[in-house]
Amino acid sequence: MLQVINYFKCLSDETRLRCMLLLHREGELCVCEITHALDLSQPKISRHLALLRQSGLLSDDKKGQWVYYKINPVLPEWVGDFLKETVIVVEETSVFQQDILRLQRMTDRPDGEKFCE
Amino acid sequence: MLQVINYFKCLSDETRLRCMLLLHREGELCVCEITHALDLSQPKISRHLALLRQSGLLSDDKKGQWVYYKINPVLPEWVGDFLKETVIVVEETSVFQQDILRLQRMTDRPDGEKFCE
DNA sequence: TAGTTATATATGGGTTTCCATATATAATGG
DNA sequence: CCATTATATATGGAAACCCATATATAACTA
Repeated sequence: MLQVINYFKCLSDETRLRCMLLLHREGELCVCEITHALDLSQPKISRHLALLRQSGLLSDDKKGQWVYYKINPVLPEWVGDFLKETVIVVEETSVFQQDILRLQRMTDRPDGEKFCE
Repeated sequence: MLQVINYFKCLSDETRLRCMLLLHREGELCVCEITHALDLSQPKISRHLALLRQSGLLSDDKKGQWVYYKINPVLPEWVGDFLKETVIVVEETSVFQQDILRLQRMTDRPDGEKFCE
């Protein structure tokens, strides 16, 4: 019960929900990409990502000077189901669509692939 | 997006989640039944129920001196899906089971049916 | 040095909770 | 019928607490 409540608490903040939905869609993003997509300050993003990581919803992966975040692959199945449901409800909102747009238009995105060889 | 966040916020408080899950299971309960089932103070329950009503998750129905609450029937479908999912995840926790047990063992439960003639 | 990320601190704002009390309805006694 | 009492629910006020944010700075990497 407490676990469920903790997850709901994470998703009930707009910044964190936007991070989760963007990562659910994009798979993996570094902090500066998320900061740019959401158009918010870096410390703010970093703090929320740390919170999501500490509650187990995200996992991080340091690649050079960049830290990449993704949905924690070891999460129980129902969490993914919840996110899928949420995406369906939210994907048409302008907030979410603009996050995606800003990400696509971002120039000089670091290429995570370079570090995966 | 804001609507979704508001619903998550409602469900991210233990007292409110227990109210919602109990009402999802039992259909309709008055304040004193919920207070007894959750073993919490009446003003506390009353405040949380008011909050859930104000956010549209619950609807209330006054029958004599009792006020009966139920899941708002006009909610969008996905909210019910979320609750069903949540019940599946939570129904085996002792907190939830004890709420049900205390409700079943409650003596002198008012009979809502009396007022529906 | 410049770019990326994390963290410490302070602060404002909101939330939860408790206690006391108000309101409304019901039941009882005269 | 009226007055009294009991019960159910809601609410006002205050204290404690939690949370999000901004600013500044540190740590790390290229």
